[in-house]
Amino acid sequence: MEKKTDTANIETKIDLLLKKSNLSVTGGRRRILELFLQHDGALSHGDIEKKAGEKFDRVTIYRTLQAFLEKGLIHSIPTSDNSIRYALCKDDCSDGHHHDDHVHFICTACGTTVCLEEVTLPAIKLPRGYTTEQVEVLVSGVCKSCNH
Amino acid sequence: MEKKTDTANIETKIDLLLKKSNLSVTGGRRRILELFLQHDGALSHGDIEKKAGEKFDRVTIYRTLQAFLEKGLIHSIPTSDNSIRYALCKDDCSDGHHHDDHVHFICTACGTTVCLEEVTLPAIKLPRGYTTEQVEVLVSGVCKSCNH
DNA sequence: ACACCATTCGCAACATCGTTGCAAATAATT
DNA sequence: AATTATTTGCAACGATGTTGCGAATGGTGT
Ligand SMILES: [Mn+2]
Ligand SMILES: [Mn+2]
Ligand SMILES: [Zn+2]
Ligand SMILES: [Zn+2]
Repeated sequence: MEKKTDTANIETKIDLLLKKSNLSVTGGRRRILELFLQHDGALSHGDIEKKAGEKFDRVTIYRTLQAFLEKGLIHSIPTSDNSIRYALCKDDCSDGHHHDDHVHFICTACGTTVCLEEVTLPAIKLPRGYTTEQVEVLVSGVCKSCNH
Repeated sequence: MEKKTDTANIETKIDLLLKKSNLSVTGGRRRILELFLQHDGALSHGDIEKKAGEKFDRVTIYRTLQAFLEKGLIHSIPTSDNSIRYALCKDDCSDGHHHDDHVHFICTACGTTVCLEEVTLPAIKLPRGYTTEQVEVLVSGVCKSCNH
């Protein structure tokens, strides 16, 4: 009676995401993508290294993050402390072309970094002669849960 | 005939700045502060290491930047590429308490980072529950000189 | 000008982070 | 199942940043 669910290859959301991005599905990629899906905050390379119970080589994590970035699965968030964080992209991010028009927030209490998708970027009017390509807004403060 | 200018100890702007910040004036600090004064773009640790003709130890540069930061002589600018840049503060920045309410710009062509003092920070309205402490705005694009 | 003390400097040693080349392992394709 | 393309782990390396400590130097008072 388990034949159907068995053979029908329960393609999890994760596998689908990977295939949709033209990435061959491997153990490491599955696990790292899983971490991003079950954690709504952003993750650094170090975070992943710790949270991934099963040990993957550091290099594999670097390369996986690189691959995810290039395929538009994740985007990077610059921080003041010289440690890049990564967060899942919304569905409409494809191959390097991102639509991350939102603000990033870093909690000074718990340290978590989140994407505030509902806060859109302000228009920045630059002096004559400058051309805008991209705007990054980084707000630090105390997050919802740390404020009780 | 050089007695006067000689003994009168030509206290350069640099020495005054250092003393005003309660920093003893040394060769390294003079040179690094000089670099900041004659370069209007922001400088990274690496930039300073290269530009300072006379060779200072890496550690000295780290410690000098740290001291300048603490005394409010410079402020740091986070970048996407994991390399912190530093820029001179305006005069009203004292001991850790900064008034850097301006936007930072990184040129994708020449790589220079500048403070756009004339562009003030936008107000960012966060969702309920979040408290704002600091806002960083980082704009990338093409700078004035690279646009002809 | 000199001596004293506090601060800073240079060096060595170390830790962390990130990159590259290559051979073995694994995934996709036929 | 065999072939091919991709990914992985390992080792080695470079870059970056930190710390401890003795030597050098700056500030200060005589
Ligand atoms: Mn985001
Ligand atoms: Mn600035
Ligand atoms: Zn928090
Ligand atoms: Zn430029």
